[in-house]
Amino acid sequence: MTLADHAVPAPRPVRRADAERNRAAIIKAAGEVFAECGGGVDVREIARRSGVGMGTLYRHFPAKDELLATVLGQQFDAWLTDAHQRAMATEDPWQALAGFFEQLLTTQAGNRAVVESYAATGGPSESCVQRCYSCIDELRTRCVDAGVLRPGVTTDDLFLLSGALSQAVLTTAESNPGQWRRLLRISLDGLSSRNTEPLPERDADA
Amino acid sequence: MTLADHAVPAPRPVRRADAERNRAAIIKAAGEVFAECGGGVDVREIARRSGVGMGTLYRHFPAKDELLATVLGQQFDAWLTDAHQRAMATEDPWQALAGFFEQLLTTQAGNRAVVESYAATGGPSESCVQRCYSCIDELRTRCVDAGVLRPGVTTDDLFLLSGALSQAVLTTAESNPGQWRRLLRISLDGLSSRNTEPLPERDADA
Amino acid sequence: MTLADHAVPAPRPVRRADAERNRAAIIKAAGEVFAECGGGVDVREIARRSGVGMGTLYRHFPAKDELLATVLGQQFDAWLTDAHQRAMATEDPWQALAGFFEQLLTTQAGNRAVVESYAATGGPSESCVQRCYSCIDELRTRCVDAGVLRPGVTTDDLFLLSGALSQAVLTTAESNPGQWRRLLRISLDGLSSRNTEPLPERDADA
Amino acid sequence: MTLADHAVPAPRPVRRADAERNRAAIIKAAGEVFAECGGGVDVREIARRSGVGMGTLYRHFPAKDELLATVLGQQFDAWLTDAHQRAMATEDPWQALAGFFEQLLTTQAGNRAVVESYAATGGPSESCVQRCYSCIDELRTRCVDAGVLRPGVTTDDLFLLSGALSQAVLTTAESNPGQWRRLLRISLDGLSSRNTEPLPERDADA
DNA sequence: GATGAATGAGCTTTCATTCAT
DNA sequence: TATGAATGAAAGCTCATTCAT
Repeated sequence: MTLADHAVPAPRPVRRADAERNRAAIIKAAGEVFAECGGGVDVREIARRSGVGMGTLYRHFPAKDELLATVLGQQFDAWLTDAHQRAMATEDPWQALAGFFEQLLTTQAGNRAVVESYAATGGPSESCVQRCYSCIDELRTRCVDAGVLRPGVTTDDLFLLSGALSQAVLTTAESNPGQWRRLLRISLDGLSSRNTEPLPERDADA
Repeated sequence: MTLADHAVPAPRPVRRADAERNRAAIIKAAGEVFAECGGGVDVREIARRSGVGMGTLYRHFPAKDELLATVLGQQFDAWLTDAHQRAMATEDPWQALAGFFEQLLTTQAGNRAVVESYAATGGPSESCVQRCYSCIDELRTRCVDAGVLRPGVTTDDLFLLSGALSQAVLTTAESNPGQWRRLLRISLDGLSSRNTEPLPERDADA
Repeated sequence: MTLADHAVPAPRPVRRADAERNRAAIIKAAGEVFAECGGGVDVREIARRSGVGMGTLYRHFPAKDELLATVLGQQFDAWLTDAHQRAMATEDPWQALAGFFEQLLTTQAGNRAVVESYAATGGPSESCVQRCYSCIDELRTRCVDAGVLRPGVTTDDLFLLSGALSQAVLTTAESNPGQWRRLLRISLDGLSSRNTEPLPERDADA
Repeated sequence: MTLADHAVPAPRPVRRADAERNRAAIIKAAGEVFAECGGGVDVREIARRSGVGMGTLYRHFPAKDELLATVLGQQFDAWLTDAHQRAMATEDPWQALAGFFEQLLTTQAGNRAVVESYAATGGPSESCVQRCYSCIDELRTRCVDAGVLRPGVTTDDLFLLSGALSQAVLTTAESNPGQWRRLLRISLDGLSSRNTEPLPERDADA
């Protein structure tokens, strides 16, 4: 073990400074570009905005999809962490849930690539979806315990709703940027325990 | 009747049997392909599926966009006509509105290209949107007159909701094809006149 | 022979009326279109202007090149016949030659396809070139006999000159439609017997 | 001088050795191909001959027209610079003018694309035409001052003549490569001050 | 490691020619 | 036989990815 320690003195920090800086620049630029233009943008635009060459970009992310996944995941996780903290800091369960949606739609729904990902793969990535599920589930449980959530509402329902409303945000971003709040209010009202009628079965297809 | 048949010996469908068949085949194939893959598909795929050459396709539709617009418009109009008739035939205003959404989401929301168009241009085309607006407005008015719709809900709200829910349909089409009905129920409940709290102002941005 | 006459009663004039009319319409339209747009035009434009279908066009002319050759040849021959008559009717040999060029440039040089053909194949067709050569040769001989043409000037020279000046007509057709007359005058003056210096050998290449 | 060499250690040709080589190869190949086949050739042929891929070609020249313009302009300018120098180095004004035409027709007139450009746009580009005009004008003025040029001959006339003779060169390039010299001689003789008759007005149209 | 030039398959569109009606 | 719809091989151009420097 001692030998091993000597044999591998500092394998990672060697010249990692620029590499890490580049990687960060790429992720930042890609985040902006994907958010503005969606996943279909030319990779060159990202290289240009991040100030690195194509080779560097592809060294860090061997394929465009990988870059997209990484960036989306990172943005999503950062947001989720923040959103989770805020939600936990909010005492009233209903307010916590409402605030979560509010923040989601304010922050993430303007992101073209994220919204696209809802339709394409259900979300930025499997793990993102999982973490988001956990968070929503926590909020849901609190609401259920407090008796303020409509019976039968599942985490799936809430997650799907977030995607749907995100789409609405994007649709009206330019023509009517505040309209989505009205939809959110309507949805939340439909989610409140005032509504007692059972929801359709989950696998009712016909 | 015999006389009538003689009197109208086919005014102009001369020599167009195969052309019309091809045109129909193109529209049909394009409708399917666009619905499955979105507006980004290779035109060759449409030609292949419709069994015609590229030249035939471009004879009928001089540009891809035109084909897309035509197909979307036609599908949308056909659906809208049907949906409008059904809605008008439904006596209960609320049932008419709910049925309209139900049909929209059953028929149109599985269509990638249509749903894409919501995000990109607000709908398949300006005229489609107008006609849809008129139809929704009619339904809304009936509900308002019957006092079953939440006060302040606009046609814009309902139209935007339809786009958002369409997105949800697409998202869950494979994993959970019936789930959107739950969201629809939630939304409709949020739209009912049971909810009396005013909605946020339309141009509340911050 | 009597039998033969009976066996082939009227093989040609059967339904030849429309066919001939069509053929004439095609040649006329093609003549105009080729003249205006050059040999690169879409065959459809010719079909449209002549009022016949593509099939009819291709029945008469199995390939675009054939149509082009026929039309060019016909136009050229018609013009040449006329020009030849005029030239023959002009007593003064030099005036005959000058008038020939004048008419050529006035009538043929506005024809894009004809001028293109000079560069591409030396002229509309081998036979056209031959006939034109004969005509020019006749004019040249008269001038030589009258002692008004510069010694050593060949028919080739005069033919080539006509192509070169045609190009000039086309070049300035819009910007300066009369300028070519100045070039013609200069060339004719250079061709007059006032100039006695020998011309370079025909196959002097270096 | 040694110091100077050290003082300028290549300001910016960094990392551009191969790119520059490719660019040069493209221009060279395009120059040849355009010259042989005219501006209508398939871009792929140029890529093939220059040994680069389509992408490389389009990286250097974002559109075919741009490539054509660049290549034509470059060829034309290179020739014009050389021709201008030679003309300036020739003491006798008439010899200078004649030599200019001689060189033009020897060097440029075999170039299909250049000759096409005369008919299409009056020359390779506006600036090329301008520079050529200036050069011709200079030669013309010298001849006028020396009293060797026919009165009334304009720069326009000489420029147009150069285009017309270029056409002649192209026409006979294969069948009779030296024939154009005879036309040139005839034209020059028609331009000499021996000819005193006034030329037709410039805008005499009918 | 970083750079950005090079690659080439793939995309939309055109048009000479053929063929079913 | 006339028609014009159908064909499909290019053509111009893009862009994710690789590779020489």
